[in-house]
Amino acid sequence: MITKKPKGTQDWYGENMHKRTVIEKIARDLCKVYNIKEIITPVFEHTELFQRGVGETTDVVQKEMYTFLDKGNRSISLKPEGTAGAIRAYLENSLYAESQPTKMFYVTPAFRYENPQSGRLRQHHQFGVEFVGSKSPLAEVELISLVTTLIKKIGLKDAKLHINSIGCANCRKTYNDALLSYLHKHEDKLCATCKERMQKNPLRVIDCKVPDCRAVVADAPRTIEYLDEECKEHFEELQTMLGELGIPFEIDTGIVRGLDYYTKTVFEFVNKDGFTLCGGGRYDNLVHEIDGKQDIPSVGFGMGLERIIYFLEEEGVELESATVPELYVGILGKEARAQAYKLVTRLRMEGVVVETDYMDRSVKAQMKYANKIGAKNTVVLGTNELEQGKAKVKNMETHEEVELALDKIAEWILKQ
RNA sequence: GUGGGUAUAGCGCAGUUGGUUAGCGCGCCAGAUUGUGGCUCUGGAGGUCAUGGGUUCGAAUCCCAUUAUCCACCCCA
Repeated sequence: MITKKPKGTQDWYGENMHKRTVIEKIARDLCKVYNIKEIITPVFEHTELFQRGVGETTDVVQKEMYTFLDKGNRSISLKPEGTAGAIRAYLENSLYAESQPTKMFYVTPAFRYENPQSGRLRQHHQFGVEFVGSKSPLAEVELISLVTTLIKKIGLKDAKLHINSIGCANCRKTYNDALLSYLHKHEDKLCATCKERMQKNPLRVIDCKVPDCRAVVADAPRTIEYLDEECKEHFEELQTMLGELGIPFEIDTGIVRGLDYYTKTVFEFVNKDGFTLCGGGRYDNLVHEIDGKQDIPSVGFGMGLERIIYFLEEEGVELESATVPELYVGILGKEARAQAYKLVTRLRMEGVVVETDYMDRSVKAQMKYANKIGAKNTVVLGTNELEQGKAKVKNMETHEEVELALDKIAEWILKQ
């Protein structure tokens, strides 16, 4: 048991770790040119933050949070998503007092107690961006543009953008009435959970997957039919801009999203199986929900790193491969060991990726090893080479050998 | 929370109607004349057959339970 990881968790190492590193690097580089700064917030927060922020009625809060009492009897929860913590930090540190907007990105673990399956874990990792302070649809456009570019740079082809508008609190009121009166007419055909949803959050019925419910939902009123003037204009402007930027999208009136804080725009990037790679939207009420005073409009998204990797594998996309040693320094005999290692250190200081022998292997075995780890060049150092101050560096691919002074090796390797 | 599949070496898998000492491929280590890789050949290490119980003269194999894991629903990244 003690050598077993907890259900739904994953160890990051080897190939997978490398993929994650590459993906994060691409994301970070992209954030740099978008001038989005990194933020790291705690892995746990006061439970109340998520209850208020993410929403009391959501599944995430109701049944999926890792909640516990700490030794001071405080209710603490592991973060189930990244937005609430980032916004809390924004408020607590008065970032609103600086010139707005505030653009922040994060890479964070997120914890949800669910039954794991493909692309679903109890601890997963999200790359996310929060764009706080702008009510303009350009904020949505910026994030969508960023994600589109990111997906392209990573090499994914299948991800499609779906957008929808669920309106603001104002439109929601009229809409909920319309939806409820429609649903009541067909209540007998709905599943048990949907009947419950009708009480708590009727909007959720829209994305129920039960066939009978879908049939009912097919003709149900949609949020975009009930938008007020402002929300309608906002959604139209967004579409116009996306069109002008040549970013393809599809309106999917079924997108509702399971976190309560969304208003107006919601969007997703999904693959052909409807698997979500990235989910986000506008949350104009979240700040008020958390701090109780200010109204600061915001947009954000979260993107699952594990899902990106899953998508990459599904599509057979190859990322740039991990670095391999540029030089393997073989050591011949204990007499040569210290001096050889001294050279290894010097080469490394000069920036060469060097590997050497720590296993007291024979030269033959060392060469095999060098080959196996993909070393590009090899050199064997024995007392002869060290005394003469020169050695033969061999290119493992072309088999060519060049005799070089020991202090010229780095220069030679680096200009290869 | 609900439903289904799987569990044999580091990885991928065989293992007959229950029958001696559980195999194969890959990987790992070593060797094939002295200080040089890839190919080939030879040898080696590595397994309480997930765990616990039951049936039987005898269980990797049949039965039950537990655990783990995968997949689907729900929900989400």
